[in-house]
Amino acid sequence: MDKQTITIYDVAREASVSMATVSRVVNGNANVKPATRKKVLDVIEKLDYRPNAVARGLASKKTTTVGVIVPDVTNMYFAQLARGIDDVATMYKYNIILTNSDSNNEKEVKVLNTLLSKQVDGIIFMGNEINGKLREEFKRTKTPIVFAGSVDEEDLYARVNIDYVAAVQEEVKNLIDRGNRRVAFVCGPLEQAINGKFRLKGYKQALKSAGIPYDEKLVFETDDTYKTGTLLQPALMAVNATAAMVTDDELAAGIMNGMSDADVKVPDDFEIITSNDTKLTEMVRPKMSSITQPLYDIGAVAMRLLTKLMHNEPVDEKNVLLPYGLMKRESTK
Amino acid sequence: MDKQTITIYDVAREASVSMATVSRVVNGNANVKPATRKKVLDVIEKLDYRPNAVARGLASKKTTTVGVIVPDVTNMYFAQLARGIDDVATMYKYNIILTNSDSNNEKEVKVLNTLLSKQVDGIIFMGNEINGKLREEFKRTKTPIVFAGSVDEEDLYARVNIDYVAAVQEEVKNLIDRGNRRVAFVCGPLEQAINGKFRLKGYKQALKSAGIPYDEKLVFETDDTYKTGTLLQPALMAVNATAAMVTDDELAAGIMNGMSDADVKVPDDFEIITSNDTKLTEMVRPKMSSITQPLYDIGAVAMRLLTKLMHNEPVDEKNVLLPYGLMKRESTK
DNA sequence: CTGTTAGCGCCTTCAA
DNA sequence: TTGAAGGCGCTAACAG
Repeated sequence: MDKQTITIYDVAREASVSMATVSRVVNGNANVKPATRKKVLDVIEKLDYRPNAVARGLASKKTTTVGVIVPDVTNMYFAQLARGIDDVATMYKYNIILTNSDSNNEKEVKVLNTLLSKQVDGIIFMGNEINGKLREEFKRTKTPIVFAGSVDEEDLYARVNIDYVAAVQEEVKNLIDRGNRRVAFVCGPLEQAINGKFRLKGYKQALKSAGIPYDEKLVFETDDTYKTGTLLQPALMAVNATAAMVTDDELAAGIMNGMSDADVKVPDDFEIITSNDTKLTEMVRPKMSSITQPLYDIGAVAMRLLTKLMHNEPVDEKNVLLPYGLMKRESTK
Repeated sequence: MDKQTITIYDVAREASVSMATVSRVVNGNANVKPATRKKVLDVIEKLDYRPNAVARGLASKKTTTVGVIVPDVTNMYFAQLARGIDDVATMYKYNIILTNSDSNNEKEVKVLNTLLSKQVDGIIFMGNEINGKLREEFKRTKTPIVFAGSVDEEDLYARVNIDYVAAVQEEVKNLIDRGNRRVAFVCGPLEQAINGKFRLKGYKQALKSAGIPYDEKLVFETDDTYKTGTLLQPALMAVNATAAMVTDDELAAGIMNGMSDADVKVPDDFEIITSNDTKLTEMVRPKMSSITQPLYDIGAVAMRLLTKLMHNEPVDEKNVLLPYGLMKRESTK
């Protein structure tokens, strides 16, 4: 069980200095004479001493690890965010404990608690339904939290996103301008504020500006999966939709393939716009037009923000909005 | 900085017992009178006490976290493995520290060391080039390691895979049987044993069985990315290949789309078989025929194996081979 | 510039 | 069944 028996005492003894001195050189403290620093460094090298981060964490109350709660890494959207997070974390000498929540509130609460018990220095949360219990837990902890690609209606937490309302509104407007009077809105759970409050709002605003009445039958609430998308074609046709604004790329790919399989031509007979601009948009045929968001950057900026919070540096704006774009590919006319 | 000030002492005092007793109930030790157990539990609840995992880790030399080294979570193949790992880890009350190595040896060594310094109880490694330095580090540590979806030529470490040689051989044989005399082998870095030693071997064996001479010009060593795939069409045509066995799904999708864009019909004019059976195979058009491997399970089984190693349970077979299959979809005739 | 001395919060014998 | 006491390996004052 002794994975690593050489402690700071061993190198102290071997170098004929006190452990405090060893600690100093290990931590890059300036107050060490170059000569003794070298001596210590040599012994460290010779003994292959590796500081025990756990002990260090207990003594310093800092673990240099942050918790990352994500619905599902298997979804490219989150995978790309996670990658941005990890890269910046590494840059700042942090590691991430990655946990999948399936957007399940119980799991989120549970996992949050185990992360806190592990004394993570900060948390990055992805998921958009901050219900009572979870919000309570968030409020109780003093550990810094930032949301990545996740909105916070209450405006309490630091977060980085794009302007979902504006982006959806623009895209839907374009769809309408191109002659589509019946544009479907296909989204993930409406309970999630990002869908129910933000994106839906953009959708409604676009309709309103165009003087088109809002028709609930054109709103399809789904579970954001590819499979579900493939099954949607009949329903979409049934309500005479000629285009769809979709909130997830895998879901959109499913819809598109479902259309193609039913011989509905995209984009000629049906236009599709998706929302996340993951690499998937380029891999399918036709390539999917999408709202573009800097996925990697959202993660990276979120992590950067978290480092500031953890180091008690001032942050000028809690609600970071990164620029979005509209990328026309082949699923729209 | 006092994220959480209630310690085991607080609940001990409040419950009028010793901290040792509190420790016992927290750890489910049987030697506690039911009455005092309840008393303690009540106080824990009341004070909202949460054991400090770091302190616990220092005292017990167990952190209940494992390190996971992966080339890139952004690649669906690894994302799906990672998901399997996390689910089983959670099941056994472990968390995972996820790190991206980009298959870069320096990063791998570095990250391995920080994981060890953080006293992870075990490590799951993905990546297929175990070079000198990395192998050395692996050998030095007593921390259990298992490879997931990664081969080990030296047969030293526990690992879970499929039989790459046989799978590739079968698929290439099918390709040949269907009349393809010039089958390209498009793979990731040949330095990686999984490509250079295993898959290539299967490819060669299939050729040999069919009495077709091995032609080096038909072997395309790439970086496993979609983009690279899209660029390969001219080169593939130049060597008169009529089919390709590809070792990565994103890469294969790129090749396929590159073909389509150049008006080469898949599968009529060019057949493609890929290797990982990620969800991507179903999302592209035509859907890609693939060797099927139980991705999630490879991760899950690897993690399960690791728990055994960590708990010093016996493992009957270090080299676990999960069953593979051949899924004919639309990219082959 | 360097050493001494307390802890950090918990687990784990050893006694009682 | 319970308590006392000694670490786990390191950081962080505080002296000197």
